Amino acid sequence: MPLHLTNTLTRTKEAFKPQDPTRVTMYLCGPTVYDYAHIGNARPAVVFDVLFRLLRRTYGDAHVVYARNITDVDDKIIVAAAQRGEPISAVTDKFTRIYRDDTAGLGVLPPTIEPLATAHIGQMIALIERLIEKGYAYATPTGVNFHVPAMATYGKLSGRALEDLEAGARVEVDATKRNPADFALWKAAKPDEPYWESPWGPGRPGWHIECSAMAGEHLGETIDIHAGGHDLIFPHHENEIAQSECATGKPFARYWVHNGFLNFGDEKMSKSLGNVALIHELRARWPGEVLRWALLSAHYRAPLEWNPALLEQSKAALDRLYRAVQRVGAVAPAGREPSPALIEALEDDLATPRALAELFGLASALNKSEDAAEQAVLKGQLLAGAGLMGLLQVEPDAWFRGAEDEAAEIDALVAARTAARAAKNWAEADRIRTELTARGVEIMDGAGGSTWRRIG
RNA sequence: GGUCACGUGGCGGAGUGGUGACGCAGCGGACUGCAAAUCCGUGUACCCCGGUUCAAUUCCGGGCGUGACCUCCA
Repeated sequence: MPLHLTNTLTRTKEAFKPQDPTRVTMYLCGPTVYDYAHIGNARPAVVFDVLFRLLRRTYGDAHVVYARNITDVDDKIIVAAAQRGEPISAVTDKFTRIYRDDTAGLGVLPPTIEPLATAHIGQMIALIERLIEKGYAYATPTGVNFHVPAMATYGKLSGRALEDLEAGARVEVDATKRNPADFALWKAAKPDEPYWESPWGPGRPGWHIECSAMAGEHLGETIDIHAGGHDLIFPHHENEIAQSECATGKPFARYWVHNGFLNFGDEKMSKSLGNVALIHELRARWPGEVLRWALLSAHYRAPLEWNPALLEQSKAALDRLYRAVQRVGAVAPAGREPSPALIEALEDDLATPRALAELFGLASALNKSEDAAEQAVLKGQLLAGAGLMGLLQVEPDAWFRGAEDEAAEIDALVAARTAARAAKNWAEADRIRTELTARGVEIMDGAGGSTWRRIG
């Protein structure tokens, strides 16, 4: 079965066919770099990284162009810079660096292109000029607005009718708008605000225009896949469609895919409650793969319950897989192809939970197998399948041993215990085991000697 | 008020018009000096009420609950 994706545009699962298999294009709305990213921000980066990997496997690494932008001009950035008393670039540089580090720590491949909004102001201005020429936008004293009623099909992505928008429009009286649903393409600069020169005076771009400009610049007028969080469906993605399609007269994106949110139980995650789960804080406590596993443990469109037990369980799940691989450490994996069942699961709208279940199936079979040839095949499928999902990326020994200097000390204790056991000094052997347990180390006695792993 | 999701066992989470995925936790057994790991076995789960059907957790209708969006929040 070829790759199928649930397309928000049609609300159905569709077979994916790129316009050009030698240049498959994908765009993800990236972060606004004004603060540390939280784990909710990581979900789209991770799930669409799996999609990126899957596309590369199908069409070849060189034939997939994946753009994930950095929004480095925005009202929130301006506020954050003012609060810190730092230049805007200091804030955006810092948090861009942190974002890249955080996502890399979660096993996310760098996108093909990572365009900066501030590097595409010229393209945005050109796009706005085209929209004005064609009668879809108008200049005002405070900038330039897109005139929503000028586009007959506005609302097709989110399923909203213009009348509903007008009726439900939140207060925010804006006399410069001809229609309450109109949105800003360009904002005139107020005193002390950063600005770029434009035909409409100094100002900065509106939120939506950057994605239209950058996607158009790097991926073409019609892109294959556009991804993002489902909160962006309206207004952001709806407005991207409006800007791009009215300017070019062509479809903007052929497949729209949106990820669901993380739930945090009763407590809502909010800065005021101080329970924001920041990626860089979680990474200090957990291996990146544990966080990645947790994010992939639910289907990307479904809500995912994020709680401490989820991380414990994710760690235990990875331990089980690493143990299975470790057991057959001497066996060279045969083949580099994931099992058909895993591919089938991922190609069925990125059914990562089913793919993870397949990894468990392979691990179980591997644990049971006593045939070296069979073990080699299973190990190859397990590593290849996990690799396609960005998992099992380290050596099992490294996974279980942790920091090397402390590991040497533990090795010594394990050796002492082995000696005690050889002498049938069970009291001493158990004492050492208790000590190791207290340090978060678990001992596993086997025919070939004792191995250990961290359980903390 | 409008639009859209979702509600599965102690937990996370698949899936299906009729044999209870998968993992964690629990229980019993094998193995072990004892354990751990591993293996084997083990669970009257599908929000409520109607309807369709020989049969519904799965389809339809209603209700309840949770969440997202309704101008800049993944």
